Amino acid sequence: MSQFISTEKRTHYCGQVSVSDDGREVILFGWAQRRRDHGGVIFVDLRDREGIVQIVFNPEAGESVHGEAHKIRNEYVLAVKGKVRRRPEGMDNPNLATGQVEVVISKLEILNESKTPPFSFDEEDISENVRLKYRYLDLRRPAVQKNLILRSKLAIATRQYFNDNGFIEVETPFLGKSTPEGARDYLVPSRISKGAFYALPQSPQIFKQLLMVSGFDRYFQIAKCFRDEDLRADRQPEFTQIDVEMSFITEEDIMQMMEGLMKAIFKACLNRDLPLPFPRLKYADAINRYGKDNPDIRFGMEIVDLTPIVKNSGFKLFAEVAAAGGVVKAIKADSAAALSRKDLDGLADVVAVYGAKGLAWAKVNAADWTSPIFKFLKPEEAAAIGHTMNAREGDVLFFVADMPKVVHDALGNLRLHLGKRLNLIDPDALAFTWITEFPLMEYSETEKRYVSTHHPFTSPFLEDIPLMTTDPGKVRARAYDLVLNGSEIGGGSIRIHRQDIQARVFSALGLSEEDAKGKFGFLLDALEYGAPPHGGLAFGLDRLTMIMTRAESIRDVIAFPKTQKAACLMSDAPSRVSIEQLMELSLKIV
RNA sequence: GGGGUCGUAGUUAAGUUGGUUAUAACGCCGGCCUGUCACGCCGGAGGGCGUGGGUUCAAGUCCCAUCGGCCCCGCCA
Repeated sequence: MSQFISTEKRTHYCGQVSVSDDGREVILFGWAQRRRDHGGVIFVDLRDREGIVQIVFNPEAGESVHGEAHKIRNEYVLAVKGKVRRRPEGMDNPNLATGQVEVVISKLEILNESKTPPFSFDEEDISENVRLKYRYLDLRRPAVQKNLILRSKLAIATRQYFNDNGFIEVETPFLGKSTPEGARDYLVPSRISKGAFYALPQSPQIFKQLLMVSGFDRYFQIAKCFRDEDLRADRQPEFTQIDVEMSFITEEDIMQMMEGLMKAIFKACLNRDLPLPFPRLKYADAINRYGKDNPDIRFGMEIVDLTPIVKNSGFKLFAEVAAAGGVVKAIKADSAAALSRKDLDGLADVVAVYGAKGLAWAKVNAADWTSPIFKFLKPEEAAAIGHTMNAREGDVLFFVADMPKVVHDALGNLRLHLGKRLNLIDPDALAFTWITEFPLMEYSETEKRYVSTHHPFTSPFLEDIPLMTTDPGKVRARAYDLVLNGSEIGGGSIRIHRQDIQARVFSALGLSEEDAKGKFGFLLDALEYGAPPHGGLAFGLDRLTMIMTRAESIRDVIAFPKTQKAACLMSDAPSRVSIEQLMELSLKIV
């Protein structure tokens, strides 16, 4: 065991040494970030999780200390004892939080050596495969540590808030039952029951409802969830939810409680004061105005419906789309004359990925438009469009004509693209919005049936229940999402607490009574034993952390993330297992 | 399942229309240096271009396949 560690205890973190410690003897532990050896005096930047301080080795300290200091290399682990002093006149380093002081070392022990690291710790642009392979070194970098420290604060503030409000934290199982609806399950084979599988939870949804039936009344959990779907910059196969459920409440109670949570979290983590309540937007309005159910309302550029104006247009394409049940909509970029004709034509590629077959644009001049479609429009049409869109000289209009979903996807995403490109987004803004009145279910072309928009336990609006058999797509759900800066950070609903209504929803989803009993029988049973009215919500803790840390990738807020192929480059998971392991589980690779 | 993009010393990158021994910076190693903080100066080592085929007199440069990183569509109740 190290002599040093057994006799000396740390007095300060490196980053905490300050002018007020002038003259004090301190004990520090940390990593050598950089050594500047002048032959005589040697400087080392000593780093720990709280920061960096310069330590100084003078030859006068004696050969044993000074000689040892010569051996120091990058990322050696050091224990030092020394005296803090104000730096000599003119030697302050304004780039360092501790730059007014330094520690003159009298005792040094190299606790461990280090191979030369594969990348330097003050470098920004390291390729991600190298970072992820040496994640434990990547996590030594202050920029990455900062994210995980904020994530920890967020989790602690969450527990604090729910504890203060009478919530009970309950853990639910990881080894559960595979469910038919929703995402693809991660399966875990059972050794004891040959041929049977557990599924890792996509969320603790059913369990938290059962806890309401049990009478816990207010539940929360910071829960790992698993979904075997393809990854994105903001999606990992395992992620964390702040999961909440309450009994004897309405939507209003939940939204108010969650607004309080957001306020508490942002205060604790970023010292930002959120104005409450958050604005609300009905789903249909969000789609019509922003083309998305997770609108970024930090800027305007709302979508305008031009279908009534152009349904008899001289431009045949517009008229034909309108006649075929499609819509023609547009957005307006203010004073976007900076966009060249090449830029404008290039934007067609942006909307093409959403299925739009074209993108018409128009630069508005004093008297006319510069536009490939201007010559096809009747003069009064162009005037009506300009009037409806409040277009002024220098503005640029973008039109998409297609079926509604394509138009909304195309313009919604073009709007975001332009918002970024034209610098319309205030990076400091925190624009929260509740989205309400989602459709209960949507028709799935691939499955040829209605599927739940949220999940099959979401309560419909009572007055819409008659529509369930006649026009299922029109039934509104008592569901709500919370959107922040264009990112869905949470969602939930009032649940069905009556068995008869739950059965009707399963039926509308094409689940036979038998199927429903087989998959969710325990929930249906529970609803028959005095289930209280209840509802809840779950936040994506990772996405929330991303926004708060301004991380561009969800990987930057997860300690050990997976790559896009769902692999861990550090541990090499997933990997093959031995034939013995497979045999024990009665499994065979086909 | 599909589209795009990238892969060259430890790291980050350059590498013309294919053409001698593949560049640079940082890092690394050795030496010198008592106030630096991206310390400085002198010297040195290190890769055959993700992998496998092919075209060619000649391939880091062209073609095919394959592996991997990233972004997106589909998918994600």
